[in-house]
Amino acid sequence: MDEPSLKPGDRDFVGALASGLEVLQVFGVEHPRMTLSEVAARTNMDRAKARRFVLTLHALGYVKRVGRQFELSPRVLGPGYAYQASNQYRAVIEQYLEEITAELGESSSLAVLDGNDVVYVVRSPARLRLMAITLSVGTRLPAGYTSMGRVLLGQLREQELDGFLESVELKAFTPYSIMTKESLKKEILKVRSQGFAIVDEELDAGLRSVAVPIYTGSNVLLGALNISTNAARVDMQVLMSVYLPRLQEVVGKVKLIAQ
Amino acid sequence: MDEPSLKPGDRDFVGALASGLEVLQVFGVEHPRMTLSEVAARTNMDRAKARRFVLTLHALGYVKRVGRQFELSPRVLGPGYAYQASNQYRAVIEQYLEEITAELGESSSLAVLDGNDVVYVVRSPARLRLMAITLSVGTRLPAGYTSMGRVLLGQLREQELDGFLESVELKAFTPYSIMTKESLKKEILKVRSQGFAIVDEELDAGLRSVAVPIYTGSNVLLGALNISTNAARVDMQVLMSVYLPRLQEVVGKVKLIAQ
DNA sequence: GCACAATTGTTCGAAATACGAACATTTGTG
DNA sequence: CACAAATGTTCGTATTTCGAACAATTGTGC
Repeated sequence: MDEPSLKPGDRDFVGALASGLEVLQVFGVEHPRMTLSEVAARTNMDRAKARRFVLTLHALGYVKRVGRQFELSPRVLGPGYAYQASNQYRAVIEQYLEEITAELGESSSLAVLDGNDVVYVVRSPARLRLMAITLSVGTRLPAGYTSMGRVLLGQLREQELDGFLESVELKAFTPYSIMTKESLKKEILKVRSQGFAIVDEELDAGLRSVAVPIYTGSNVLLGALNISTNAARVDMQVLMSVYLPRLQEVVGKVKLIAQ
Repeated sequence: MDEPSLKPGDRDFVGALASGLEVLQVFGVEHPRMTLSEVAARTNMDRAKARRFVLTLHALGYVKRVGRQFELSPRVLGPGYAYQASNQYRAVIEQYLEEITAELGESSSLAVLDGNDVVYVVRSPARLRLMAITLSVGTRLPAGYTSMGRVLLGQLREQELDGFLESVELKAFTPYSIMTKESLKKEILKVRSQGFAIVDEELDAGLRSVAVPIYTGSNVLLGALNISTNAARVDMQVLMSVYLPRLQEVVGKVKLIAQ
């Protein structure tokens, strides 16, 4: 775990950059378009300050203006594109995931750990399912309650895992959600030793998934692979005897890729 | 066209935000990982300044630290995710594009205009082609030399189009590339009147594509749809008689979506 | 079309911040 | 181990960012 050497208020912490990124982050699904006053209200900034940041983001091309409203511009895809393009395994993993989806008819994903969340970085959605998983690249979910998160947490050093457990927020997403830190730690250690995670209706009703860690041939962790299913349709036995081996097959293939 | 009301040096332009975003942008395929000194050199900033920005981005979670090196963190996917999630047509268009790919075996995309570039926002890559188009969501290409760009430029008002033509950089990507502003304008106006664009080996050898504009039922431009092909494999007649109608079909379906 | 509320734009004094130079410390390499 | 390169730290100060207050514009309801 990579601790910041700076915090807000430190002399070398650039407050204006933090404020500007805070303004950028306020645009999203719930508030795709906003006036200056709305941005100021949402960020709790003085109006003149918010105005400066919005207009600067606009001048730099990160937001567009439509009358009095501002919205994100496609330029904000840039850093994410750079992030994805910097990892040469992404494209080949995406193809393997699509093969899984074509074969099993299930959604399959790669995610990485970021703070206490998993972030989806590759997605192959199942198209034939009415009961669909509505997730995209960039989606963040609480690591402790997802199969991929459990797998990734299981790869952490003891100290890092303890750091996670210290700061994790436990939440009863469903009646099955783990509600003590002790049980969560125990589950993560179990996942670590068995080499895969199954999470069953802990984050959302009906959501059942299996995940494994995926490494390069030189043992660099690339993330976690999963297959997400509907608990009403796929029983545990299929998950273990068909889906898990299929994931492990991809893991094996990726390990053989020359660098 | 949405002109900035601020420019660098203006009193209300937040220089520190611009510098911080400049630092963020320096990370990419060519330089995925960098030390502080490397960031300072690439941005041409004083070392102490670059250090402040890198360490602030790190503290905010946008970059990770590995020893002495910094790299983008998955958190940079956030603004792009917000941008994509803010548009409710994206998911359904993605499905239509995948159907096209499944049916015709070609890559198909949706792009929008940003400055003088098109930015790819939805992608359905053809998996069976060895001669593949290697593009991702977030990829930017010069609008004037791409079928989708031509289509989008054709939707601009006269003044906006003239603004584009004034600032466009003409470049001989291939022997077929348009090299005068007059020819380019003529081509864009032709695209506008015929309702589609075909670009043939103007950006890259072998790259042939057809594109159409796509609107909502209430006449809001969503972007341009295309199918990209290999000129060695797909002749003009197929492009016109099979591929173009297929795109127009999707356009018709999207127009019918209730808001 | 008008009145008025809400929003946005502008100015400017000054507090705060960001800057870079110079020195100190640490790390990597041959 | 020596030394070069890189990073960390400090601090005076120039510059930038801040917000309050006033001005102008826009949107809305009648």
